Amino acid sequence: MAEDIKTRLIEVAGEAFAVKGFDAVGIREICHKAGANVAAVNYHFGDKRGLYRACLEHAQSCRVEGLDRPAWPESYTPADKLRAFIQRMLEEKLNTERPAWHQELMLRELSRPSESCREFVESYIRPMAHALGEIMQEIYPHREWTQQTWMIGFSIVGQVLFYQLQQPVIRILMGEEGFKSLTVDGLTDHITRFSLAALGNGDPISVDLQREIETN
Amino acid sequence: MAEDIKTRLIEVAGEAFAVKGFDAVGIREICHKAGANVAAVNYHFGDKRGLYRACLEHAQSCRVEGLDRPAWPESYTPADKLRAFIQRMLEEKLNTERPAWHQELMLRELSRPSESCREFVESYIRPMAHALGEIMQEIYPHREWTQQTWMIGFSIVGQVLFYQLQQPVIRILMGEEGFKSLTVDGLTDHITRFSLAALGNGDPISVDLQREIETN
DNA sequence: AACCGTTTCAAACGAGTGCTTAAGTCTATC
DNA sequence: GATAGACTTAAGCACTCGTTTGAAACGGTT
Repeated sequence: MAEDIKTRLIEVAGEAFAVKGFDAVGIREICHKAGANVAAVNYHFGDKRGLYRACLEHAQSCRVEGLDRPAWPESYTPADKLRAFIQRMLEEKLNTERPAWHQELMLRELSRPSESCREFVESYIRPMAHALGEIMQEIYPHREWTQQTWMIGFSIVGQVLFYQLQQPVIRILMGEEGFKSLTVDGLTDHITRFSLAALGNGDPISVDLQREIETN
Repeated sequence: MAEDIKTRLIEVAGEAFAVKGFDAVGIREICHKAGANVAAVNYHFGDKRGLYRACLEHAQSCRVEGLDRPAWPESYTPADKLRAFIQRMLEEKLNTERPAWHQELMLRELSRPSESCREFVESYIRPMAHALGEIMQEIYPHREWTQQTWMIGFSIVGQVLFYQLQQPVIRILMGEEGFKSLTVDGLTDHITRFSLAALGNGDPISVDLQREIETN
């Protein structure tokens, strides 16, 4: 555990907020776990909401770099770029090394729009959307950014986010061992192939490809 | 408003729970809006959790029929069935006639697994998955239900759910008027085409198809 | 009318909430 | 060693929480 109380509070509170929600957690519970006094929250963060904001900022500052301004090797084809984009996104969403509450907390904030939601979308989501748009432009040249451009992007991102948002459901549907057999590489492979085929770039999903996925 | 207090409480509480979450709503606030006494909750539902459970059951009982055991016209091709499946799902998720809190409440329950989550998945989600699996079997015959079967299904459902789960984000990204230009028919068209193309059934998404979507 | 179970009511209970306060401890500077 | 500022502490503030209580009101049956 960190040495200074301030970061310890953020770590403990962040996880609690992510799991139980803002209102379901008391500062006494947080401070007890963090080994701090109840007044520490108000001293360091002003009030409970201030602590919550600090947790959110901390979670955002720890996100994976380079999703918005990716630096591709020159040898990459458009398809390679799309694969890399999907892989990075999956890694960010499903990465088990980083504390899970980072993603969960940001998720809560995005699903329940608040004052900081718009700012977060503009600084974090839109650059990603722009990067994906440029990849799509290469795969599938078109003059202007239309409604269809959005929908294609949403179709790709929606596939990725499903595995983050619906994890509990997947776990129950597939069973625990079935869920564990899903790897980032396997999912990247599937989603990339599925999307490229939909865009007419690459072969459609077929039974013949099944071997490669199952060997993961 | 309904005449008897019990249903009035469910309606008021259900909306409040969906918007603000279980812990953020007080029974005094609920009862005031419902024109009931604070003791009514404990009398009719035992305790606050009992009221929450009643809201959830009510929301589930009002869901769209036939998503699990669809009755298709005999003339339907497999592609038609897939389109109908996607359309029904989009309608259920984005239907603005039915109170919005029904979907929102079920969503909260699924993203934050509790004791009733498993039961809900088995009775509600798995039949849907089975129905989709049978459609996929027709489009794309394969011997057994494999990991790939799941992933293809998730790719389709993930596209649909995106528009429910990420509505606030979409609204900000596309702007208000851009968001309003998304119709159930347009989305159905896009997702069906995208998915069929990915499965090698139907033409890939192309610029030429753009006209049809924009005219919605 | 008397009695019944059912339902509604105002009032209050104890526990817990976020937050403040004033006194205390520590560390570094002069 | 005194002083100042940063930080921690225990106690307590006013308040809201979910829940309980006992009485009153209701509608139907005997």
